[in-house]
Amino acid sequence: MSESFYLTTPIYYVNAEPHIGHTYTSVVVDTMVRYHRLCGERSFFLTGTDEHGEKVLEVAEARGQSARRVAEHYSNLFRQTWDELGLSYDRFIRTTEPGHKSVVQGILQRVYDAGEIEFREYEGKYCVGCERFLTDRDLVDGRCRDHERAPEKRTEANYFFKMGNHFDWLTRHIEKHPDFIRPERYRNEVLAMLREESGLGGDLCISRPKSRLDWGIELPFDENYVCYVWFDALINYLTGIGYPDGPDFAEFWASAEHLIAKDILKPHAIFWPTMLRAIGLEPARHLNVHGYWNVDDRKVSKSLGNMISPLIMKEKYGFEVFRYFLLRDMAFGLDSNFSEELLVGRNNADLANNLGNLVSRSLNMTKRFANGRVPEPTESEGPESEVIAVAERAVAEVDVQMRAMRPQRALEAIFALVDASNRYLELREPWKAAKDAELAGRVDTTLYTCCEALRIIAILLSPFMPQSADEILRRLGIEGELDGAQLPQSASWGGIPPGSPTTKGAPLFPRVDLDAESE
RNA sequence: GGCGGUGUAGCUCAGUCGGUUAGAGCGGCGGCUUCAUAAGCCGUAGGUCGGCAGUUCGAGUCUGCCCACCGCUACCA
Repeated sequence: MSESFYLTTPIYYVNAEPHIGHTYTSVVVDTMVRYHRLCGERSFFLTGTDEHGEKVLEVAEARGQSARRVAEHYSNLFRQTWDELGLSYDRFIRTTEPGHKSVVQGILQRVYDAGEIEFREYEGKYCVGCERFLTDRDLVDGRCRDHERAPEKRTEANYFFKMGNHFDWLTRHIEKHPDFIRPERYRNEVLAMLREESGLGGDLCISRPKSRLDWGIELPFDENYVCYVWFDALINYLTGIGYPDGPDFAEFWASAEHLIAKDILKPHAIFWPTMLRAIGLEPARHLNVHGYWNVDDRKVSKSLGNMISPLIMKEKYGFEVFRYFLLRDMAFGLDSNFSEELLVGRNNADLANNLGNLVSRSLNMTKRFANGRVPEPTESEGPESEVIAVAERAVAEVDVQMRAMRPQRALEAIFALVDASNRYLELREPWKAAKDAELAGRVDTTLYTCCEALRIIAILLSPFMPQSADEILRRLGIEGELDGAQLPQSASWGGIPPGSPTTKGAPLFPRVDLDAESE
């Protein structure tokens, strides 16, 4: 296994507030990075905001503010939200940072010098109302759908990146590395896109004349133009780790992974690898693509007002419950549905009844039958071996699933240990055995086994629900357990010290009654 | 239109290279239990694996056609 791990979120566009989709992306990255840190890998979590382009200008004009101010406002909103949710990013990058500007200009110059950027005129249908060229999709009966007027023919000169030069290489790369784009469904889609793009010539327009748009990074070889969109935005992944000659750049880039939602597949799967190729860098190790969240079975949209603010979810249910739901209910890559009913169902079934209650019953009996201290195990028989086997399987399975970018499967593996522990208690019935003095040793073993299972559960769960994991460990009397912990060794059986003072505490995850709540 | 995807128990989904009685979780139902957050455990659910045809000794699992839904077709996670 590699000793470092670099994972990025997309940089979020600064024309809207963070919603469930942004939150999911960021939470998956946070969880993955926490896991890799727990494995002792040197890890880097990059996120940030994409602040240039037309749409920011539109918002700015509508508000009578400067583009810079609008960008600043939303950028702060994203950063403050992630801070309040406790996401452990290492760097929050903004495309308006001077450092990013010089990296982008350096790369543009290099690609230009290499002859991969071409200047030429093209003719298109320009809508004066929109102040931009229209695509066929924008037209209804030959008229602009927004302004209901026929576009005029206009020519404009722009710079084009000849990414088509690298399509053959990219196709081979994708074929040679079957998991470069994962899950597989998106790989197929990209291969199809490549065939289609090839037919179109494979040029990417990367400039806008300042006369039309001046909110962007100036082209180093032509002061009349700014760099347009993706060329500016994608490069953040390099700037973020110190390209070109920062001390950590080479190490982290060699282990780079991107995580995106499916809507920006094309820029990441086609534009970005070809851009990297043009400057002599390898593509990222993996491009991980997830699906969309629907809310109450409908698409998320501003007009429906169903954006789902993570801060409101935090206030209502606690962020870790929301986070658990997101990670547990979406099969990575597929679309999924969110509703408060589903969230509450997960909370009650998995968190309250299974995990929370296991903590309660285990620690309550440790208090009653073992004076509130983790007892010394005396014997180990079949039932204990079974729990140990499930624990060992969980550690191994979590690793496999996390490295395959399947957080929901990893959680299933952890909860298999929760279930096994609950079953184990039924089998051993310590509440009965405690009444028989001859079975005292067995009660000790039973409670030890439960406490140790909980320790392992908490360690494995810590990337997913860091605060809840800390709380379980605190109640087990081993508060600093995660300091310096490293998987898989730290989760091997037998790590909890007998004699550790336990605390029962209030229900870790209270059940939620939706009916009662709405009254 | 083109390209891609999806359609398996009430719900959400697993089903590896085609092979014995098609699986899991949730919900529902029945029972056991009382340490615990009225939690837990055990047992159940008889689903034409979207439809039709084909390949095969044998198909949810491969091929063709059809139906339904969804996504992409240059800038919303």
